[in-house]
Amino acid sequence: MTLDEQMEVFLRGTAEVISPEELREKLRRADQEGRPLRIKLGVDPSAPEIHLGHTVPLRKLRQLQQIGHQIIFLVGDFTGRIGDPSGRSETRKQLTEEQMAINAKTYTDQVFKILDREKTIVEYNSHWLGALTFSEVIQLAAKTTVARILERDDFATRFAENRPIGLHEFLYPLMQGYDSVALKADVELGGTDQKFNLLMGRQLQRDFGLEPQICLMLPILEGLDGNQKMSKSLGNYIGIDEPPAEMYGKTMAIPDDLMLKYYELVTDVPMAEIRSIKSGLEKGTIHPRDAKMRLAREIVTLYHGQEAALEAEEAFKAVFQQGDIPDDVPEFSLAPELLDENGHIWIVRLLTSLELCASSSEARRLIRQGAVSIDNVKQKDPEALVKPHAGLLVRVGKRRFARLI
RNA sequence: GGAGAGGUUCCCGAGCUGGCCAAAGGGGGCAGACUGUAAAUCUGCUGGCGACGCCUUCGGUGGUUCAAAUCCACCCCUCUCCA
Repeated sequence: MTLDEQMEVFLRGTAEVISPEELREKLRRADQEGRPLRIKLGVDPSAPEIHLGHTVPLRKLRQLQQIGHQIIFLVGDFTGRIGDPSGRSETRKQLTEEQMAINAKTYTDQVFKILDREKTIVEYNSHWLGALTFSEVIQLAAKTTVARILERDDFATRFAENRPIGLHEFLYPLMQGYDSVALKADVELGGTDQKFNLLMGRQLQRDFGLEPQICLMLPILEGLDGNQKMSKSLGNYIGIDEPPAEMYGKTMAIPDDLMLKYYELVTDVPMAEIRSIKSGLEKGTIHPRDAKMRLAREIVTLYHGQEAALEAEEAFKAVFQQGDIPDDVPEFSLAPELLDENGHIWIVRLLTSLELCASSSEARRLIRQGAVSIDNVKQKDPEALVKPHAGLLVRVGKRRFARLI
């Protein structure tokens, strides 16, 4: 593979690279020396479920792995306990060691759905960060200044607004930077929100007499709401372990504006094709709905295979375009003690016991709003009694279903 | 250590001359209409309870009072200024 071809793989889809010239130079020398570049991605397994947002850098890693570079997947089991303040407007709660260990395990299991396990080095930063003595920490802290750290956007904002900043949060960039020192990383990947941390890695590497790493920044993927970064805590995510139908449906729910970005960042659709979809959408020759269905299909295919994707699509069409009931309606049985002497159940009780509503107040509310139907008959009376039978279908809103067995 | 400002329901943020406060307004969320389960828009709901009543909630603990988010005491936490 030529240098130019390699550069193309590295740069495609990136938001910013510091610096492309240095990267080229590194690649040239690595090639000469016949060694791969060491490419680091650090993750905070603060939530154990990987979603499409996480896959953006992971997919990049896989591409780099395929062209022969050494991927180092760093589990921030130590830093994660602090919580990266990047992009946050408030202090994150710290996780316990146990939580972190559990998260880390489920996390790596999922990562290898994308990366090649055989070719990936997995590291845990507690190995070196946990071993630092307090005086070493002090020395590390001495390598930067408060003013420098305060330059960081999220800190600057919080500082300006007189909101609290934990001292431990100040240390976060240093820790992440030190990871790069410990791993002798040639390249570090991260979202654009990681810029400060990535640059800190460069600085520390220099301070420790190492060659500074290249910072490869990828765009941030917005979640279902179309606004905020996809994240578990915001609930606007598509998890890669989710069932096909769920994945498909969630993809269809993203705003149209986001489609092309999704195509580019989380599918394998070639750029040329994405461009033609784009122009089709602009000219009106492609219906946005169809473009989005294709996107949903592509995404489901990646994680569940083509067959599952087509099934999900059929199910989606049936349910939402024709108003049918999904095939996989969760089934429940009613405890006999919920029934009265006539064998009836109070509708509110029915909804809560089927877990379609969180509380009876919510159940009453939804009934009043006309969101509830039983056997396709809209229910308007919160006091109604229902005579249950096998196969009884309860529906709340557009997507919540349950069936009695 | 001293002086001052704050801590309110999922979030932000009113209320704080005591009752009319489950607590304004906005955001978010949910639901309905319209659609392409999108966006935009309009409307409604948004602590719990077999409910026109009752229970728990306004940093924590006690107290005053017929009655406290609102007053008092102590404590915890955040911010600002001074040292």
